[in-house]
Order: sequence, then structure tokens, then C-alpha cells
Amino acid sequence: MSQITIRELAEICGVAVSTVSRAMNDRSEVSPLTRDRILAAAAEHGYVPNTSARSLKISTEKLVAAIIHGETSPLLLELFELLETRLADHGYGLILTRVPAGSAHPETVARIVNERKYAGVVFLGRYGEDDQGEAPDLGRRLTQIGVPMVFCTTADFSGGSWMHSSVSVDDRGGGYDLTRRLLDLGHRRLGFTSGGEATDTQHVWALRLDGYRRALSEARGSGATGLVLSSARPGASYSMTNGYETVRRHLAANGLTFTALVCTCDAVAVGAIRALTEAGHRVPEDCAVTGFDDLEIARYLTPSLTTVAQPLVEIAATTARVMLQAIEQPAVAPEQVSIQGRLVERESSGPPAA
Amino acid sequence: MSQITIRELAEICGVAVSTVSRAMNDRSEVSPLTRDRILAAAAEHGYVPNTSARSLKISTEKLVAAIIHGETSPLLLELFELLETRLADHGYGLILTRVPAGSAHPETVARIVNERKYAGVVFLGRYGEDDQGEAPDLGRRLTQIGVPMVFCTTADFSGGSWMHSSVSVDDRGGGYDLTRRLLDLGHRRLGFTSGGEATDTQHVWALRLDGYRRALSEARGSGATGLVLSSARPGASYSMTNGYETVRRHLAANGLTFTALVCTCDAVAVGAIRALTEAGHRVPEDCAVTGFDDLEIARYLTPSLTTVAQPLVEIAATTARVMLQAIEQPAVAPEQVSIQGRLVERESSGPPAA
DNA sequence: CTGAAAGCGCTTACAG
DNA sequence: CTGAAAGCGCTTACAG
Repeated sequence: MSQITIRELAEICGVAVSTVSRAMNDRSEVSPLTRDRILAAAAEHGYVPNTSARSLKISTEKLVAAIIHGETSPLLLELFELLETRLADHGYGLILTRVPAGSAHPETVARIVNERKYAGVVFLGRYGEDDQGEAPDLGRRLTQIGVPMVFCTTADFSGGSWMHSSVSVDDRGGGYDLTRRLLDLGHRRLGFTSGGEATDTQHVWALRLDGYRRALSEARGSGATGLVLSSARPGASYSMTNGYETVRRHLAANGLTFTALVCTCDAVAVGAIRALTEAGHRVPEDCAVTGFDDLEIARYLTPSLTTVAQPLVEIAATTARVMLQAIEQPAVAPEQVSIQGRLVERESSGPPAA
Repeated sequence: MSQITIRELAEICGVAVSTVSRAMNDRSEVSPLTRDRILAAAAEHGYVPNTSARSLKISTEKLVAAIIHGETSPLLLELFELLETRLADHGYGLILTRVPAGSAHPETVARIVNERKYAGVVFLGRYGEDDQGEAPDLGRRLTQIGVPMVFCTTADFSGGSWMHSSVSVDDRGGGYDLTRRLLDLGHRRLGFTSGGEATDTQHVWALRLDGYRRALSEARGSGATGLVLSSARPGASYSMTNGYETVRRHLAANGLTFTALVCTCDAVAVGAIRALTEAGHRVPEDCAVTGFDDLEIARYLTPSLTTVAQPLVEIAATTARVMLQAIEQPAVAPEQVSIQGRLVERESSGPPAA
């Protein structure tokens, strides 16, 4: 049994297709009786309107496209769910599309937007290929697509000219807070697990690194030094495996040359702790370790992770607000929102051993 | 700049819309010269065909719908990616749709299928509400939608009559293997972290529990006993939090009444280990713990987790095969495939203390 | 309140 | 190889 069409349902009910359409869309110009009759028949025969046909007619649907480029993460998924709920409050649906690594072109976005009459698009996480650097003209070409866009959890990556809105945690501030706290605890030799090339200045890890450097430069007088461990796997920057490999290599080559390690994120911290433990170093006694994100694992790992909690609820709420505003008042200038994260101290950090 | 239509592009090129259509779809009946000219113009003007219009005409697209009900997990996402690749090899696309908990009705699936002319649907993880039990008539009503369906990672949940195909790891076998191994190591007092109500006999955790019980009953002569810890949070069965709460409560009420704990999955094991550690018990010396799935965390946790690795590549490949077969030969009977997982022994298990 | 008709942007027989 | 035309299943002015 395949789907029944509006015409067939109209015949069954003995009305015109236009009447069925009005009943299904809950328009006011239908008499309650016919409406109920039609709805009942629709339920009985399993009629559901064809979205393609609907999309073709409607000038713009109350629908937003969420685009995740490359690997997904628990964080982005939670954000998706929060955002979905927020937008639903305003009658908007959110449709998730994954774009495989290697195909983050403007055309891909154009194709997605063209599938249905999306009112806007939210990028969950970074959009753009690593090898195309800052993609100077990505932003402009995205703008040409003609629907409002907001970058969620990253800055607008489109060449630094900020043509689109963005909402994210204050990555620089988080990196600063963690580093500052470690310095206050008395650490003088710190390390940071880099996430890629030094040229990727707009990456989330690079912003956190920026905060790390700022805190260190403020503490210059104290004799504090800050090392940057180069990433073992550029392509998998935020994984446990990358954290493990990065730290293992460093320890094998140089030994433990720091008393505190600021990691790019919680997953990297998990890998880093494992590498330290395997090399016989105790966390936090021999080396304090911090994460970023406050994933579920941060609470249940032993030692539990000192980290910066992403304000996911606020990020989702702000993203929804910015998106809806852009849809309703397209003339408004893009805004760059950065929300402060919360430092959570747990077992993985403490003062250096005497 | 909004999207250009096929008619506008046809005018630009000075050809008929039908010619443009043929060029865009790479049909053989177009001369290479006009085709190249049209493709160039399409690229220049950013033309991308409207998917809704296309969907409306085509009888069936080379597209499969992937449906995830309720919370997603790293496992399901990895499976999605593997499956996407497999289907792409055969020219099929895979579109992910999340169905929020509380709306897993047959109508929801009908609505999704109706959006585009999907050739089939794959359920990633369980489909159906917890409170509707086995949903006796879900299977039949899904069948009415008229496209082939396969359940991936769970059995066909539609009332036990197996109207649809399914592909999953051998959950019973995995539960059996883990339990059997613990018994062989000398454990005699075992525990299992339940994931919900005893009536949910088709849930993944219930199948693993089944394996646990079978191994125990085989070892009846040895004096081995098997406890079942009731789940702290029925709604979040597979989370770290649930593992933590479940074990914490049990320890608070009864103390450590087992020397080995078989957990429903890796995430639950992480929570369980934390609860044991906080209560002053050492893993594996005082209590061995096992997981299921072999997530990335299983390798990097300390102690690293003994677990059963999901054969994700084989599951994805088999799901693709079964799906494609069902699309091309709709008459073929549904098949229930179960693939053996691989027992991975790591640090979290060992013989009981003497 | 209801119906007949036009048209959204495509694809695909059917002619030429 | 190319074009003119019908039609996929809807929505929405426009009449009544």
C-alpha cells in the first residue's frame, strides 16, 4: 500500500482538493464539520501530505537547516537537540544534514538549501575544509545563497570579514581561565596540546591556545613558561586518540617537561591522562590536566576532569534568537556573540608537587 | 540572490528546459558540446536543481532514510557514516532523520518517507516508545507504508512477528561470552546492571542479560550466583549517569555483594567503575567490570575496559546488502542477521582476589 | 464556507 | 540530438 494523494482523499470525502488542503493546514475558512470529517478520513487512510509538492508551492517553509561538517560529536548533537526545541517553540523545524569531510563547498550548502524552502541555516561546528585555509571567499559565496546563516560554536570562518552571525563559548576566555588557575595554583612549567597547524588561527583550539598564551604573558614576571605540544594527527584534533598520541610522543622524546597540561578539549584530556598514566606519571600529583567542554565523561573519569563547561543552553537559545531575528529582519547586521564558560574544578588539577 | 530555475538557465543557454534537464542528469541523448555549455552556465550562475520538484516527478529516488529515535550515540553515528559510504558505492544516498522520544509512531515514518521518494528506510537503534511495550501492531502498520525497512543494531521490534529484516551484533552471545569468561576466571558472585523493566524482552540490554543468565545456568554446578541490579533510570538506560546511579544505590544499600559486574554497555561501565572507586573498591582487584561496544573510551579509560567490540563494519555492510536486496527484490522474505562480536580483554577484568 | 484553475520546478514519453 | 507538452501533488488567489 503506497501513499494516498490529496486528490484521492478529496474523492473519498466528496469535496474539492482545495478543501482538503485547507483542512490539513488547519485554515480558518473551513467549517469545523468538514474539517473533522476530512481529518478522520485522512487518519483512516493514512494520508500524509507530500512534502516535496508542498515545498514546491510554499514560498518559504518554517524550517531551518542544521549543517554538521565532518565528524559529529556528542557536544554538537546535544546542541542540535537544544536548538531543535528552541526553534520548535517558535514554530520552526530543524533538519540535520551531515556534510562529509572533503565536500564543504558553498555549492553543497546551496544544494541543501535548495532541497526545501529553508528559511535559514545554522552551521553546527566549523564549515570549510582544512586544506583551503581561511577560504577567503567562502563567506561571500555563502551570502549569495540568499538565506540567513549563523555559525554555532565557532566564529564565522569565512575569511575573517564576519559576514555572518556567530554564537560560541568564549574559547579565549576559557583557555585563559584554566591557565590562570593553574598558574595561581603554583605551576610554572605548563604545556598545551595543539590541535593542528599554527596558521589555523580561527580554529577553536587556536582560540583556546590564545587564552593560554595571554595568561602566560601576564605571568611573565613569575618565571612561568608555556610549551606547545604539536598535534600528532592534524585530521583528528579533538579525539582521545590524538590526545594520547600527542602526549605519548612528547613524553617519549622529552620526558615530563611540565607540571600542568592544558588540553584542547575533554576527549584530548582523556587520551592525555592515559598517556601520562602509562608512562608512570600520576595525575594530578605529577602533572595536572585540564579539559574543555564538560562532557559526561568529565564527571565520571578518575581522576574527574577540571574543565570549562560549555553553556550549551545559552548557546542554543542565543543561536535561535539570532537566527529568528535574521529571518524576520534580514537587514539587521550580523552579530558575533561569545558566551562565557564556567570553570569547573575537579580532581585532575591541583598544586604542583613540592 | 536567490536560486535560478531550470527555465531561466534554459533561456540563458538558448535551449529548451528538457535539454537542460538532460544535461544536468548526464543523460546520453545530449550532445557533449551542449552538455558542457549548459554545465558551465549552471556553474557560473550557481544553478542547482530543485530537489522538491525532482522528487515530485521521479517515481523513486536512489535514496534511503536513516531514522534514529530518541537519543543518538557515538555508536549509531559511526554506523551511519559507514552505512552512508556503503550505500554510496551503489549510488544510493542516505539521509538522517532524528525522531524525538515520544513520537515514534508509524505516521512519523510515513511522513518521513513521504517527504521524498525514498527507496527504503533503515532504523538505527530501536524504534518505538517504551511505554507502548512491544507495540503489537507497529510492524504491520510500518509494512503498510510500502517501502522496505531494516532494523540496524536491534531486532525487529514490531511485536515479535519479524515482518522486517534486522542486522545486529549477537547481543546474547556477547553477554554469554563476557559472563563465561568471568566464570572461567573464577568469579562466583556476579552482577548485571539491568537497563529497564523485565518486560522489555527485546531490548538490547535484555538480550545481553539473557546471555548472562545462560552462562550462569550452564555453570550451575559450580555454585555461581548471578544478581541483577535494577536500573536507576529507566529512561537513560545506556548512560554513564545511569551506570553510576545504579551501582551507587546498590552499594549504599547492600555493599559489594559481587566480585564481577557485567554492564549493559561501555558507558554504563564507566559510571559503574566511578561508583565502585568512590566507594573505595578497586577495579579489577575487588570487582571486575565489563562493558559492551568497545567505544573509544574503552581503550583510554584507566583501567581500560574489557568489552565486546561491535563489528560495525560488518553490520554496516550487511545492512546495506539486505537493504539493497529488499529494494531490488521486494518479494524476498525478511531476514534476521546477527553477527558475532569480539571479546576484548583489557585491564578492568581479572581473577577474583584470593 | 467551497470549488475550479493556475502554477511551483522539474522529468519523461512522444514527436520531429 | 532537441523541443513542446503533460503532469507529479500540492497551495492559493479568485470566484461564487
